[in-house]
Amino acid sequence: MNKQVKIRTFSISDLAKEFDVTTRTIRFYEQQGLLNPARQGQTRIYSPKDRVRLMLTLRGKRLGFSLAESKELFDMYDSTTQGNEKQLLYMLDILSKKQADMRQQLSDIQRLQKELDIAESRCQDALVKVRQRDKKKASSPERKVG
Amino acid sequence: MNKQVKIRTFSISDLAKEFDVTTRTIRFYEQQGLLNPARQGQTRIYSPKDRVRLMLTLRGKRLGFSLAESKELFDMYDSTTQGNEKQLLYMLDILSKKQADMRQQLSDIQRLQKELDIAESRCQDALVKVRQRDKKKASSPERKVG
DNA sequence: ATCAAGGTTGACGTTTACGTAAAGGAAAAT
DNA sequence: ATTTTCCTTTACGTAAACGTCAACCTTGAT
Repeated sequence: MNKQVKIRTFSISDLAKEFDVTTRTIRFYEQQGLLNPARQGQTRIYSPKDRVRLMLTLRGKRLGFSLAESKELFDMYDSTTQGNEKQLLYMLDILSKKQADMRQQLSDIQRLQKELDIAESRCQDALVKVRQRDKKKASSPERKVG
Repeated sequence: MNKQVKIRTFSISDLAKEFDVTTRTIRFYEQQGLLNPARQGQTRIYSPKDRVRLMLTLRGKRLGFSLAESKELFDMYDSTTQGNEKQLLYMLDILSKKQADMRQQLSDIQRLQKELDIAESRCQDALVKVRQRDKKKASSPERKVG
């Protein structure tokens, strides 16, 4: 009994549109070993798994991961099932480093958010003042020579 | 009455060491308009303000800001005090966009942290299994011919 | 006096992550 | 049939962010 689950597939431009990247980008990621779409003749057919990888790659980018780093994580994750002790220890090491990175970024972001808030209210204040000044000007305008 | 507060200064290599960047990097940032050290003859003298800017620039980098973006924020912040309405509105716009970015990154990070945790436990499990297997092997080793 | 340590300005090299253009196949619409 | 519309590969171009010399001051230590 073969479970014949039909799996959705995506064209390259499907994914390009969904994630707002160019097809060039997607092909480049493949060239760098981040994606492995099937082929139908020449054209690439992307599975949900490919789609997830693309998603993760892009999120990684937003968090400052290089493509090489993302690839490394993917590869290691894939090999986790059959990994030997050394591999696993290495992976754990990487993971803890990444977690440290993320903690750092978290605190960076929180600080920056506060600062942006402060900058925003300061800016709002300045705006109000500018407008009050302009109002005054309007109610007592300069006399024109006439 | 001149308040003569003596302000600490830093050499380029002081800062390079403190923030673990090369002097080349620091000079480059100056060239890009992010820093404005005083000069003593030829050599650069960095004030605490310069130091803070460097710090902010580096934090910005960790958060995926380009140098140009950081510079833009610095410049605008500096000009906030005397900014006109247009400038201020523009700045507010930028700020709200940055805040949106940061919210996105925050959620990215939180997800990734969860995933890293999961990957870590999975990895730990795999490690335990590998070690148990190796233990078994050791207690009933293969017979050697001989 | 000279020598090592740190500073300076070019100027060219390098990596990453794509952009862009050329040249063409295959299929769907007109 | 031919014109779009997608897709393909190949290949050169590019912007950002430095790295890496080279060639040269200056200044305190020996």
